[in-house]
Amino acid sequence: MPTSKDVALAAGVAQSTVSYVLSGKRPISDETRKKVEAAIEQLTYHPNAGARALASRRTRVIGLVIPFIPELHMASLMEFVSCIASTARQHDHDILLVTEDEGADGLRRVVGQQICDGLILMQVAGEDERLPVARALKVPVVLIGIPRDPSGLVCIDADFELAGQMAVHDLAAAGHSTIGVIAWQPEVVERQVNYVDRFVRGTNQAAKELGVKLIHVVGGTDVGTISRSVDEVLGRTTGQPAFIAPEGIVQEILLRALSARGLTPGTNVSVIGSASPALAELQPVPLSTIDLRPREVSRRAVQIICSLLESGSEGPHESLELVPPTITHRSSVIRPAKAKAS
Amino acid sequence: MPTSKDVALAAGVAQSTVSYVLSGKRPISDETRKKVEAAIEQLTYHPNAGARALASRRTRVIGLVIPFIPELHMASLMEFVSCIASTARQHDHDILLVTEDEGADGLRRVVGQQICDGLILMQVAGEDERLPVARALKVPVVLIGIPRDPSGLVCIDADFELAGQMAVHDLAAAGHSTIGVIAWQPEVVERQVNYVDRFVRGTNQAAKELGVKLIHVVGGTDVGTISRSVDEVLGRTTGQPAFIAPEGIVQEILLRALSARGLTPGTNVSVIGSASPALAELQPVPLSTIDLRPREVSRRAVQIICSLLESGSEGPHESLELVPPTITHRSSVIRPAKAKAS
DNA sequence: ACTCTTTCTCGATGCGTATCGACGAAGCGT
DNA sequence: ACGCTTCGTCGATACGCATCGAGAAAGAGT
Repeated sequence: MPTSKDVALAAGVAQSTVSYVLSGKRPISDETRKKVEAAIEQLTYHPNAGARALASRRTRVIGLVIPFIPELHMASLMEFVSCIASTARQHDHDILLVTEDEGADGLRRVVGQQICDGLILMQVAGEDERLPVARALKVPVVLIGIPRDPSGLVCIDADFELAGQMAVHDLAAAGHSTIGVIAWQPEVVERQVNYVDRFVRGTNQAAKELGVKLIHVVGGTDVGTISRSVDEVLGRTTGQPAFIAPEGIVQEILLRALSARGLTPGTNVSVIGSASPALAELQPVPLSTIDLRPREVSRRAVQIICSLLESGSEGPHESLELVPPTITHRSSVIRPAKAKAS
Repeated sequence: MPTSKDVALAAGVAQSTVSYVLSGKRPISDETRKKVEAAIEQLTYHPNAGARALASRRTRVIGLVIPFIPELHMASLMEFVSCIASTARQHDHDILLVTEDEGADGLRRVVGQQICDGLILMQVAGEDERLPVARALKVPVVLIGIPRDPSGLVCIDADFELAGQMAVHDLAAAGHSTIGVIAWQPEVVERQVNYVDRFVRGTNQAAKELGVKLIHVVGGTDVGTISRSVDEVLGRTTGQPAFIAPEGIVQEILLRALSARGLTPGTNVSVIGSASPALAELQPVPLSTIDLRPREVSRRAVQIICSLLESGSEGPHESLELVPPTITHRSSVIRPAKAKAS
């Protein structure tokens, strides 16, 4: 492996000059720069990350802390991971995977060993054992998800409350006066991820404003539970039934349950789901969905941590950012008779 | 952050002694060791990864190269990632995420910068642009998946050929003389991941041995395609129909299509799928499945690369390891009338 | 011709660790 | 008592880079 000394030798300059060409922290004449760049090219020189970290006290690596909970929807998790990794690269950083096998000690380890300059915590629960550690660490930490007590922490998440409002508004505008809201699967609810509450709060608030009746029923990944939930909503609905299913898997099973009851989205039942656009299009009836924009959340998480790293801020920061969701109308919501005059 | 010098000072020894206590590469008296360990504990000392890498030319980091292809089943990918990360930690290594945004240059970069000691390549296709790079790199590389030309490479994968054989054997033993084999979704087939071929080869071989007729039909993620495939198989089957669906999503849709035709697995149709055990149990009729053991494949991949790293082998190695799948009988295969004498 | 900038480059140093050679202290046999 | 090995520790050095202070060169102003 060539070193910056080799490059310097080949270019006929001092090692420090090579370093300055690379960092741009001192003016370099065009002539010298070109010689150095040519040598770098020719030797396929890559600066040694370890030496760089040692000298600059910066690793340009961000630790990504993921609890692998089998129940949670892995596919969407992967979307976060993928987008975080890409964005990090755009900021010239790499991503180190930190699994939860080690628990909170894992965080202390990677920071203590100075493998990472900062951390992104995914799947943050309401009460999370990682939080005290996150607060105590001397490096920037960004949470994806909002814990019960976000004080002293930098958080970002989708705006679930707004999402709930938007869904109710949309169905109310379509003429529904009763709306079934199917909750997340119990495993999620138990984990105290408070986005469930935030979503529910949003729906309730909108319902109150609009004078709409909400029926909150339990979710799950098994057909039986969802069937019971559906029947409960149907039994208490007068007029056209409407459903909101904010979670991917639950929504999937809901659609099957409706189909089994002869209900077709967009025709005699309205459904707002939360699948990815691709999946929403694939449904027999293209599904109107709320997009919580996981990619945008991921992108912002990386941007925030990178700006914290740039500013070299020592003290603990505190901020809370919510990414507004978007709603996409496809064909699964019953179009109200266009004319008011019937 | 305390350094080994601080520890040495606190313990009243030389810095090098601290280093030897940690590495165990030279004998240390019990008395000294205890003093040093106490100092380490008290200062919560963690050796600096950069300095360590610089001095030892070992980062103890493994690069994990994942192509994020939206079509592929992200959930199962995550299972690999999770298991690889855990196993790596058991070997005292960390995992760096390398996305394919950078293409093959990404591999050169992380190796050139010496961020990683070695690489694991996931989702290796038949012809993969990463292969020439992998062969040229001076660090150990382990592929998960078998490319068309595995020469000069270290590969590991599930034994798809054996899986195909086992599935056919199993259905033949249950009395089926005609079996429908539903392929992977076209996106996978197009990617030339040759496990599709290997699986098919396995089924064909077993069918030939056993005198069973196979009907190979296309797979997909949309109901229409699968419906047509199912109908083709049904039309050409005499006696009880049987299906093999080696891919998770395809299998899911197959089950729906069968149910829509009044066919119930284990009663008037046999199905062997490939879902995770948890998901297989969740089905209305618990699904008999072939488990390709992704966790075992992951585990072995890490073990292999770690042993290559230990041995410090320079030259390019070559090996090919296949993890035998297991078959789990649940209730989705029709039990043949027990007695031979009818 | 002189000093005073400005622009560019060089040499030296330090980051925190692993590792090598060396050295004193024991323990052994003769 | 002598050399000889083994054990346990220390000091010095190198790893590859970033960074600081200094200095050479070139131009600007008097």
